Amino acid sequence: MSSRPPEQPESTLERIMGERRDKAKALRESGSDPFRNDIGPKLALAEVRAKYLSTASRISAPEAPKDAPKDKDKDAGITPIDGTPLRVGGRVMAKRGFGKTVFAPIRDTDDSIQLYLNIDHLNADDFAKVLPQLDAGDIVVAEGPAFWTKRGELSILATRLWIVTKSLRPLPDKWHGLTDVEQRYRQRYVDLAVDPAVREVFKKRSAIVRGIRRFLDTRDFLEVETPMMHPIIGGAAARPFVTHHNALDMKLFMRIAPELYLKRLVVGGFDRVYEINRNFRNEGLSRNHNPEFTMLEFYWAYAQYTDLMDLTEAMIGELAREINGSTKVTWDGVEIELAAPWRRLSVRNAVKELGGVADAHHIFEDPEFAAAFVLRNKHVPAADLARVLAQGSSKKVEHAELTASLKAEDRRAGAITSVLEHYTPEQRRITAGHIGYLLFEAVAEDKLVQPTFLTEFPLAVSPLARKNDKDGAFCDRFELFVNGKEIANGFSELNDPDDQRARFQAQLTAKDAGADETMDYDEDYCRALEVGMPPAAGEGIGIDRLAMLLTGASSIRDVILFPLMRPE
RNA sequence: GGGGGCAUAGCUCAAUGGUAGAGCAUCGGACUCUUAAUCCGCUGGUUGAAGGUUCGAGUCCUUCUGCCCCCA
Repeated sequence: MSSRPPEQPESTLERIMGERRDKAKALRESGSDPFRNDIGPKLALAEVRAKYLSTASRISAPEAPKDAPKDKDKDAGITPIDGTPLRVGGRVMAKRGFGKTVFAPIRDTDDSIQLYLNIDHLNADDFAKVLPQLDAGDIVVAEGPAFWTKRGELSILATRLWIVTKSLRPLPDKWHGLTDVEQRYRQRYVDLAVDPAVREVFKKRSAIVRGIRRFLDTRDFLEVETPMMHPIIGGAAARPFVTHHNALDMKLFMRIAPELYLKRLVVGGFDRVYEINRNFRNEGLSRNHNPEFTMLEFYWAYAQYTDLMDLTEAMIGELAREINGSTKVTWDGVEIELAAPWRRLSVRNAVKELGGVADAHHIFEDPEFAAAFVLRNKHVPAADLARVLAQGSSKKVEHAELTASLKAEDRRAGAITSVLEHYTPEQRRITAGHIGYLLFEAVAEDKLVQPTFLTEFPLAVSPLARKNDKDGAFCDRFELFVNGKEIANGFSELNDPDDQRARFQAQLTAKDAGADETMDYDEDYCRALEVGMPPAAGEGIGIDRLAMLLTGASSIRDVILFPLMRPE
């Protein structure tokens, strides 16, 4: 105001904030701190509602006859339900004035109730000095008995009113709220303050996590916390965030998965462990990806991956019933039925049935045929295929050269054949599986709409899973898909240290061949396996994706309170 | 990385290349059972940023920033 240069006219926002500061000042001058901390509600609004719910019959009480003489000086005669003065508090969501009466609905975490602020009932000082300074957005505490209005609204007949926090910034339009998604994410506090539906989503998310803990605790799983700063990259195929510890002058990676630490605990004798915590992956953002996300991982000694599928069905079904009261949920406009049992479908059969590839089984056996097939149908880019083919060869393959050959239709067949010459028979099948999996991602993944356990994963894409006893080119692993999105990933654990060493070695080879999402060789983890890990199965469930599923959110940002944003 | 879209008052939205407007909120007034209260009146703008074309740009062009969608 006086401090602002006169040539710079104040904006609406500046004026409103100025007015609110003036009101705060007026409160101070009348002896009441606009940011006081010496009084609070004694009852939550939901408790007030619960207390008087049974008296709701007053709603149907007959109104006074229309021609009845109206007392000009007094109100129509409000009768409190009982004489008990209640002290409540919350944010003022609106202020509706009628001269000598003001209605002010307030909201706390779980409920809202309106204050009836009337000259005949409210303390004279509060009416004269506090009420005029009240704005929508202020946090207030009020005291008085409850009553039902003629329209059936539970209200507090306030005898005292305190503004305990003066809001200086106006709330958005009370009808529309915030519609700009960017502002909703950046100013989540506003979004939460004005939109109960947003609060509900995050209450549900909290209930999901609580439900998972209870489900696992009941089954004797032990909750643990393992490092989130790792000296080497492990536990998943992803690019990490890199950081640095000054005192140790040590490079550290924010964890991409807790897996290898949790399995060390299984080695140590914790037969059932779980962790719910954040993972960090240095990848792009999308409606399904946030660089930091929450993951449940649990490990279960003496169990097999099939046990995990049974457990997952039970857990998610139970969560759905608990949180939504139903196993049906609409996600992105698609009705999903979460009641068990869920379909179990091998990767091969998914390619065949959902991808419509009649030769699917041949593809998973014969890399020559598979490579030609995915190139001919443009399912996999030549560069990606070249990388896959280079990994399995015992002879060094020039990646760029191979890519070029694969792109040229006339040279393609010869190039594939000459690379595969340097393969062992075992490696041929492993590579066929790898190519088959890329084909799955291209043609079948997004068709897994109803909950489906995808099973029989190729070894090449499962560096930590146990080989199938009958067919070593595949692993005892599954992924849960709903609406085309991966929700969970689990497998019987590889606990043969020699096999594990070979898998780590394959990761290094892949890295040399140009793959950027690989693990490091974890020697200490191999040492742990040499001590001996009981046979076990382990699983990871993406909590954000699960929250999306159970709340019907179409963007991961709708279930993360503060999603990553570029700076404003 | 490529393509498309959006950005105007605190909020929600308008405005053929020709005077930037409405509703809500705010502010002033009326009103003692309202609930998107109602009624009367007044305010409120660096049109995301920087350039350009034009007599004249919110509008057309270029670049940049942020967000959303699709594709890879």
